[in-house]
Amino acid sequence: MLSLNRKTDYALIALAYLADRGGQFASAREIAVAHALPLPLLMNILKSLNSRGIVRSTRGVRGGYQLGAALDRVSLYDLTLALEGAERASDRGEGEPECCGRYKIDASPMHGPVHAFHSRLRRFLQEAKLSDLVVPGRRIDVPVEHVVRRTKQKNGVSAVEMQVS
Amino acid sequence: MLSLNRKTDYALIALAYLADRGGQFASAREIAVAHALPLPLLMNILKSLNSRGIVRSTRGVRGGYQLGAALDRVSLYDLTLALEGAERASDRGEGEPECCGRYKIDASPMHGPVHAFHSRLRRFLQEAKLSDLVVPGRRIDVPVEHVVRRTKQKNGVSAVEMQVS
DNA sequence: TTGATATCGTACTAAATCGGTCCTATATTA
DNA sequence: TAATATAGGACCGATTTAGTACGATATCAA
Repeated sequence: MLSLNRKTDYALIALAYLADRGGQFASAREIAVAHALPLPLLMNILKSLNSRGIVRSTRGVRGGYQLGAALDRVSLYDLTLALEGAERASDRGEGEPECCGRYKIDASPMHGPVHAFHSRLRRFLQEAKLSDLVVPGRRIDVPVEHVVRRTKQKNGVSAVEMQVS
Repeated sequence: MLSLNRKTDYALIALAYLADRGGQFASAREIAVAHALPLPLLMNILKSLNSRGIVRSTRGVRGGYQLGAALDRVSLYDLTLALEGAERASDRGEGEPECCGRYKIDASPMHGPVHAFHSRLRRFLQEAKLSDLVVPGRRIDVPVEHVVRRTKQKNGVSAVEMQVS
C-alpha cells in the first residue's frame, strides 16, 4: 500500500543526524556507523532521498549528504513517496496520489470507506512534517570507540572526528 | 510494520456492507458476491474480525455476520490489530502497542524521530473510528443478475434476496 | 434425521515485497 | 594518482501477502 517500513525509520534516523549536523556534510558511512545501520542499504535510502531533493549530495573525498530542504517543508508523505519502489510508483497513474494500488476498488458507493480511509491516511502523512518529529539540537550518540577527536566549532556546536574503518 | 494492506480494505468494505444491513445477518458469500471479493480470503478476514468482537457470527443455514460493536467504538487501529498475522502480534510483547517490531531501534535519543513517528501514526489510527469512514444508509450495489427478489422491510429499508449459486 | 448451508480452525502455497548486498561508473580532493 | 564518496544499477534470500483448501462443527429446514 504505502511505504511505512524499515526504510522509513532509517531515513528518519539519517535525517535527524543531518539536522543535527547543522548543514555540514555527513557521509553515509558516518551515519551508518553512528547508528549501526547496514551501510549499503542506508546508501540506497540516501540516494532515493537525494533524487527527491530531501537531501543534497556531494561526491568525493570530503563529500556526503546534507539536508536539501527545510524540515518543515518535507512531510512524511514526501518521505514515503521518495522511498517507495519503482513498481509501487507505477501503480498509480503518474502524479495521481496514492489510491487503491493495482487492485481495482471501483467507484461504487460501497467502496467509499476505502477511499475515505486512504485519503485520511494520506492527509495525515502530508500534514506530518519532519520538523514535528526531528527535534534539532539533540546530541548525536557516536559510539565512543570510534571517536578520534572532539572539536569545538565556532557556533558552539561540538563536532566529532570518527574512525570509520 | 502494521497491517495497512488489502485485507484492511476488504474489511472496510465488509463492515460497510454489514452496517448497511442494519443488524441483519449477511453471509460471507453474500458479501463476496456483492463486491467481487475472493470468498475464502474474505472468510478469513471475517473470522479475524469475529475473534476480536468487531463482528458477531452465527453459524448454520440462516447464519452469517452482523456488526459486533457500534461503529464509533471501533478504530482503524482495532482493525489493524485484528487483521495482523500471529507472527506480527508476537513482535511486540503482548499488549504492548505497536512499536519498532523485531528490529531494535534502541532507546538512544537519536531514535526519537522514529518513536515519534510510530506513536503519531498509532494515535491517528486510534482516533479514526469506523463511523467516520463508513456512512450508513448507503445503497448496496448488488449485481442485478443475482437479485432474486426485492422486499420492503417494515423499517423502510429495502432488502434483496440474492442467488449466490 | 438428514442434507444444505454456514462458520471455525488450521494448514498450505504462489507471488510479491522487503531487507540487504554487490558491482561498476563517476566525481572530488588530498 | 590514490583514496574516498556518491550514482545507478542488478541481484538475492527471506519474509509477508494474498489467496486457497480442508476437515470439523453448528444451525436450520425439509
